[in-house]
Amino acid sequence: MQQNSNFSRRKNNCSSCSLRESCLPVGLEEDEINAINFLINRSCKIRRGSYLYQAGMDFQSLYIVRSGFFKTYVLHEDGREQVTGFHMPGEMLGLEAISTDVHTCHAVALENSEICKIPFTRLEEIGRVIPSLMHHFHKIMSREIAHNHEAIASLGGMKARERLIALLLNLSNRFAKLGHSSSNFSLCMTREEIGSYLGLKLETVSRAFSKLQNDGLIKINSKSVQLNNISWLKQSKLGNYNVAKEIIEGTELQ
Amino acid sequence: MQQNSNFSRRKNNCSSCSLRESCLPVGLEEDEINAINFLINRSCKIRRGSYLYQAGMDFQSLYIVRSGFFKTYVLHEDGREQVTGFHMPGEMLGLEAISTDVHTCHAVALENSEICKIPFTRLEEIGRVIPSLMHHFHKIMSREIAHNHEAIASLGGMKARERLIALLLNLSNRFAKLGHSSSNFSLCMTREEIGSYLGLKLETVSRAFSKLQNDGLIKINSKSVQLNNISWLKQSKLGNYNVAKEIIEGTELQ
DNA sequence: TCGAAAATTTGGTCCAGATCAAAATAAAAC
DNA sequence: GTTTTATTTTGATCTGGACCAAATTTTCGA
Repeated sequence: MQQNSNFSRRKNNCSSCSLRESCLPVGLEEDEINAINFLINRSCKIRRGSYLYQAGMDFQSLYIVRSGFFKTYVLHEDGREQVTGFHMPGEMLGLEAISTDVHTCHAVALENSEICKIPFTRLEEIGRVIPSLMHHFHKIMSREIAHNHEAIASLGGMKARERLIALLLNLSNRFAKLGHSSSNFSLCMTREEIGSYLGLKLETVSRAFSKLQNDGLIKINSKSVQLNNISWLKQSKLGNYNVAKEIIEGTELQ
Repeated sequence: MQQNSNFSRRKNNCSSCSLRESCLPVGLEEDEINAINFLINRSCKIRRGSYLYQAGMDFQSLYIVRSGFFKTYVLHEDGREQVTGFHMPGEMLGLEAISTDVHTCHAVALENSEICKIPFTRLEEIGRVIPSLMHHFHKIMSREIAHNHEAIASLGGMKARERLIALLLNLSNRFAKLGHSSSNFSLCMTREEIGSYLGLKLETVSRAFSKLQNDGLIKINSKSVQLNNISWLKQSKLGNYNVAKEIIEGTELQ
């Protein structure tokens, strides 16, 4: 079988693949580990700016981001791009395509990235013999749904400033989970992409950043952001701006 | 076993349950049919206004709407209600809770409804021996994700009028799939709930309805809607209002 | 069936964010 | 390193939809 040869050749080339490393329950048998290695040991590099998949393409595989950063987007009927998500290492892409066997959005690397490819049919097969793997997959899909609900709530109920703060806090959490700093990170998307995701124009995003910086809540230098105090930000997001301001003025920033 | 007695007692009381009826691949063995009956033969009635589940409750089961109509919503930190979806017969509720084993949103019946309860652990067990059932479940979750992407795109990139048209067309499709009229149906949510879902205030929703009616695209009578011509609506949603208007004025409406 | 409460419509005012414009930076190509 | 191109910032104006208010209609409980 062609897959068997792949398996032996690529046995160890996907060591940071998070499906195995950080998400699976421990206590698996060696056979099971081998099966999972077989499943996920197909990694490849995607250069900044290239597509992992495009809307309309046949669905075969899911992907886990190993390193780098992706955005997904759909096109409005008039051709405008609508960003539907940003995706960091450890996160899964392609889930929306299972229902129709066709991808319904575009996935582009925002920086040079690596992904693990997971043939979906095989995931279902192996999941049948490793229930904890299947259950884990269900959690991943569910998390995606929960996360979408948050995005809908953000778009539907918040003002520009609040949406931007919500995004910053969300990214901060996700970086923290990867073991990176939760207060200093680099945005690898443009203001326009942020705006598209948040339902705002790029000028509004830029102004909101400037305002947050003037208020002493963040520091921005083009792509790099520093969150001065995450709990102030949370306060400020609640519209409880005066509280945040008092705290700020009462303490560090003169 | 208590479930076995349930099973025999309720053998045939879930005949319209769509997981079995309209969604499963045909060609199952009798054993498999029995297993699925066992899985889904737990129906119950939910009165208009009562909760199917609430945020914070432990997750045990998924639910399929058999009849009626539900909304799901989350609460913003300040207590405002943010509607995250409307749910019609055949659709599944509770998917967002798998990831944390806790429900993260509230589900309320908007009219007297019936649901099938599906214990999730059992779904995973039976899915292991009936792969087509499991695959079907994956498609359902995936469809939910794809649908959320649409909602995000609608909120992020459309104006009030377009969002409302998008919702009407979406409901129209879903009613059609249930075998109901795609052009005449009854909204069982309030303007405020529509507004919350679409990121608009109720007054804006009301004005948008009035405007669409004046333009001859729809007819509304409090809760009941009639779509005069679905392709005009689609045109009009594309911002191509003049085309729609020309068509309208050139034909039926004087 | 009637009266109270809830939902909807419609009118007016105001403001957050869109849009238009132009300068200032940063990134990419040569 | 220099030019070119893309991105970001900032300013000025305009507008869609929020917000406030009141009249009207619908729904529902007694």
